[in-house]
Amino acid sequence: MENYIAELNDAQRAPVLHKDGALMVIAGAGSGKTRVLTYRIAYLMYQGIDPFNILALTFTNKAAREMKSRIASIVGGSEAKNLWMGTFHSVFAKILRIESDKLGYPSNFTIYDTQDSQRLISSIIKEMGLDKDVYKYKQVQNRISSFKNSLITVKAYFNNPDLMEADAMAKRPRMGEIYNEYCERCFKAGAMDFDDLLLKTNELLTRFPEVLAKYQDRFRYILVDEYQDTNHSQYLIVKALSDRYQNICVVGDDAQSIYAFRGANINNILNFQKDYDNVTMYRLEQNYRSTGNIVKAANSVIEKNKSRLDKVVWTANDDGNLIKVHRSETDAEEGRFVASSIFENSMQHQMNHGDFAVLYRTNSQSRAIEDALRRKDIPYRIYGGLSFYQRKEIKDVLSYLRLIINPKDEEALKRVINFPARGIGQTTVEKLTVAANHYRRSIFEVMSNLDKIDLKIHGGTRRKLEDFVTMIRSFQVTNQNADAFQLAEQVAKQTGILQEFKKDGTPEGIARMENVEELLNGIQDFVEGQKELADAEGSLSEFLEDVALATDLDQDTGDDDRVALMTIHLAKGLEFPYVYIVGMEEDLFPSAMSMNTRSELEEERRLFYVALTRAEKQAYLTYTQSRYRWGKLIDAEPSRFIEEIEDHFLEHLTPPVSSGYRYKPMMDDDIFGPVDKSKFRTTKPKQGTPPSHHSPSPEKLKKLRKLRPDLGVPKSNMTDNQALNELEVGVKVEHTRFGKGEIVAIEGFGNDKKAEIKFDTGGIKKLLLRFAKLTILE
DNA sequence: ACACTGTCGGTTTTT
DNA sequence: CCGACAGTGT
Repeated sequence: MENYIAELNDAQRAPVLHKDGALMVIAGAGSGKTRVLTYRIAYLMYQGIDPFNILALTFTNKAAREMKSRIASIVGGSEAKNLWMGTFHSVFAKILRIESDKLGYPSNFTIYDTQDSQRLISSIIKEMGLDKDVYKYKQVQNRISSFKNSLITVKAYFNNPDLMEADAMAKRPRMGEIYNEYCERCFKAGAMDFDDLLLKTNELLTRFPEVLAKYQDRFRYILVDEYQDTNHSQYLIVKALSDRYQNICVVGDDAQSIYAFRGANINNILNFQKDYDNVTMYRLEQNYRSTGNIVKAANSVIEKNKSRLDKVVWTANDDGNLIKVHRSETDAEEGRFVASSIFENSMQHQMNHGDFAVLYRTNSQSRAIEDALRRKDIPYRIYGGLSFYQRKEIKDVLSYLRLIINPKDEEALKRVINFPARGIGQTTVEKLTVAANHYRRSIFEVMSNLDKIDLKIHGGTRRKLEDFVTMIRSFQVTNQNADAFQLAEQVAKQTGILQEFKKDGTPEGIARMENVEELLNGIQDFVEGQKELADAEGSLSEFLEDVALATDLDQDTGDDDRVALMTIHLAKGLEFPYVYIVGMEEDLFPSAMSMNTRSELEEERRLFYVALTRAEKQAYLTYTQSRYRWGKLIDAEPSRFIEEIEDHFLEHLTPPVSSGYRYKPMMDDDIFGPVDKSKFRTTKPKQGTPPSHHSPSPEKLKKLRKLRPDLGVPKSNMTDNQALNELEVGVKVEHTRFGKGEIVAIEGFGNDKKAEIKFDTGGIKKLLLRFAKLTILE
């Protein structure tokens, strides 16, 4: 342990050695924050603190996993196993399952994702007979979510005239009723949405002092990463749990607070010193990640923000290259520039593809970059966007599984009741819903008791409903005796989902079928992993929970060598030698939606700061003069953020165009409540982009595009079969969970290739190589 | 009940 | 350009 401590600099060492009491670590970008957190936990354990008594909350599951394995390598795996470490959502979902009965929820409650919430809200709006153009389901969902994040319950809402007035002003006087109905329906369905996981935890801890005491006593040391991104709900949980021992350590950087839009409250970090007695504050200001130019340029940007904690990030690293700025005509050209630049840099500097990242403000920008990379045969991976688990066909299968576990799950039921088509239509579902609401029962219960209730449903339809119930029941029986994989396979086959996709025969349908098969493989891999663990029961529920809370980033094994494409939000906490920040244009970055208030604009600026500080060696900023948006070519002007960097940190690869933006009217601060943004939007100034003679008109460009149905077809996909091929009988490998072993048999090909591995621990496992996390030991 | 067609509106960012 | 939804025809 002493050796590890010796690796740290003085500023890092102090918070690691600090034992009891409240401490706050303000950590500049790239200053070794994760290291401090890891070593601190390891050191606590080294001093004899039981890992059972330590709770560490991280921002992503991936961060938790990595930190845990790092700690395991310091203090030993068996010790580290008892640590509670994970995201707020996953940790408290687990606790809620244990304590669910106190709140009247089943322990196998479903977790509704955003789409489920939106669908439910959508149908509530419809049932209430409201105008869907006034009550837009996305906006309503957003608003309800922000209530929950601020711990405004339905009751609190109706006790708060300001909120009600704000909604009345926005022509949505019945918001409260929708909110109420939504909560009741979720409860009735045995479902919690993402925000409930935090809200209900708060309810649990306030309403049941003995439960609070239990967890206070259990979590004697609490550590919170990325504290600047906690919302009010999370803040209160941490406050309550740490109240007894006050051994709380928060780590964060106010300059990297980028989640205000989902309720993160920067005041949590700014006011930390007032919230606890005797707070010790530490600052990490030395950046080890980036070149001097990058650090200084980033500083020159963030200085423009008014509200910040005082901190100066510096580096001892060389100045390195200037930040390169590139202008192009269109988004397609921007993509081509990025692709060739990556190609050149990888050749010239012997870099791997994994050393590059392309960062953008919105997911939709990935398309153009993707096209260009594919044409140059540069392997890449897109993070975020719609993840695998959000695809229609996958959600359909998952919905069956959800329904089997929790038949009250209304959204799952509505999804699958007529998929594949079995003659149960809209009208029937509506009748069932009405009856269910009337008898305060779930739809599934109503369906199970058709003989007792007189619904005007045709005999034929009635038979179909009964068949459906029987089928789900039979799956439930299977679930008693079979593992999750066997059940899922049966579901996919017996419901006719696989058949459905197979028979349509289009490339689309085949892709979908393959996706379902991939899901099955994934479940099998999960089951394999679960069998190793002691508490293997309920593995299907656990799989569903994992899926509900998994993010794209979490899937990343990090072992394949590809260019990373992601939003800046997703890139937080990551670092890459080469970083391309694309779409540096007004209205895109900063986003047109975020220029109405000073605090919104400052958040955009922090976002830019985050983007820049991801780069270790070289940062590129690119912008275009016109870009396709909603299928139309629109003019663009360079982002103000480029101008905000002091010019001597920049190298213009193309003659710069003055940004020429005009400051738009801006409100002084946010008001909690809906804002009619249209009032503040002004027409975009045209100056700054003089009509150029040689650039073709938008129409002409569109034609040009059509005339070249794209230089060749997309090349073969780049799964690295090479590594797969190296796996044969006799090869020694290491598995992330099972440890070292030797391959004793191989079967199958390609995606289905499986290996039987005899592990040193004595067990023999059959693993799907496509999913198994193996490294080859020579 | 369901397939097909046209219209409308929308994008920040995510657990 | 995409997806959601309403309207129409079978």
